[in-house]
Amino acid sequence: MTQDAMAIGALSRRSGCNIETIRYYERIGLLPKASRRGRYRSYGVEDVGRLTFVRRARELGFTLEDVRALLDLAAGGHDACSDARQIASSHLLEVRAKITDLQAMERALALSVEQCDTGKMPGCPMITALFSGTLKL
Amino acid sequence: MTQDAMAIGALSRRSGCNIETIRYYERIGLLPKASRRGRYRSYGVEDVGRLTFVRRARELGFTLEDVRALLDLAAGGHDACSDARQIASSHLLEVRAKITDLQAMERALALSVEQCDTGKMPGCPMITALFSGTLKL
DNA sequence: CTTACAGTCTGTAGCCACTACAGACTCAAG
DNA sequence: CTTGAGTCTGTAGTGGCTACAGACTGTAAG
Repeated sequence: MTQDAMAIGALSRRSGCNIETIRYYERIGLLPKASRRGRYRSYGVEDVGRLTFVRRARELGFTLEDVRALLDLAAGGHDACSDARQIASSHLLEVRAKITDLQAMERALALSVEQCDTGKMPGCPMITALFSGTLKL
Repeated sequence: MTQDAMAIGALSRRSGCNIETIRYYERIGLLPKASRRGRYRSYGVEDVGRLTFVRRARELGFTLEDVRALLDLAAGGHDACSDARQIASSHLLEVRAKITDLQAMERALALSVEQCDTGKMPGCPMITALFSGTLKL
């Protein structure tokens, strides 16, 4: 049963989280304190699952607070879905807002660079635009 | 000539940067040390220009290091354009990469939320997906 | 003149989510 | 016996601010 015990390096490889990050998660209480084999942390398969969950959630841009809540929901089980949906959809709104912001930046930057490329303006269009405020977002 | 002297609060209002941020910029050497009227910092119109430049560049997502370089270029004048273009276009690439990342997140999240909405799956699709890795970016 | 209040000062600590050490230890193979 | 890889704790740094605390200054009203 406890044949699957592994050290932190193995957990790191299997979960795709780096070692320092795993210890960090433990320190802030996102992960439970690992049991020890002597001085060394010892993990089982369930830890790979949990940590992989965390990594995927982080890749989707959830904050650690969100991840904490999602982990609780995943553990609790009952009625978790509507709460999880709530967390995800409010995060989705933020992601969409961020995309919109970045697209505005992208347009402004692309225009500016293009102006520089034509080389038809006196002075640098980029710098002039930043000074004069022609680069509207 | 020095009739336009203003305190930090006025500079803050005119430039759209908040006071703490202005002092922070001075501390890290992004802005030159302000001259003093007694104990109080004193600014002129050229400071409004410079700080507004910084704010706009930040709104376009440039790092403070980039802003520092752009300020130098703006001050130096000679041959500034190709260097400025270089900074801007490499930043543009990063912005585009970030947009692509966020769009992948957006798709994955939207799909997941949609699954939750149908309510046809046993367990929570969101949580299940994070565990099983079906939420590919 | 006094008092109230808005503005400013310095210095420090906190935020997020890690990352990067230093310096000590444990353990197994050659 | 030595060497090397792995692990340990603890601390400090990153970027770009933001948020205080506690002291001081300047001005307008009473």
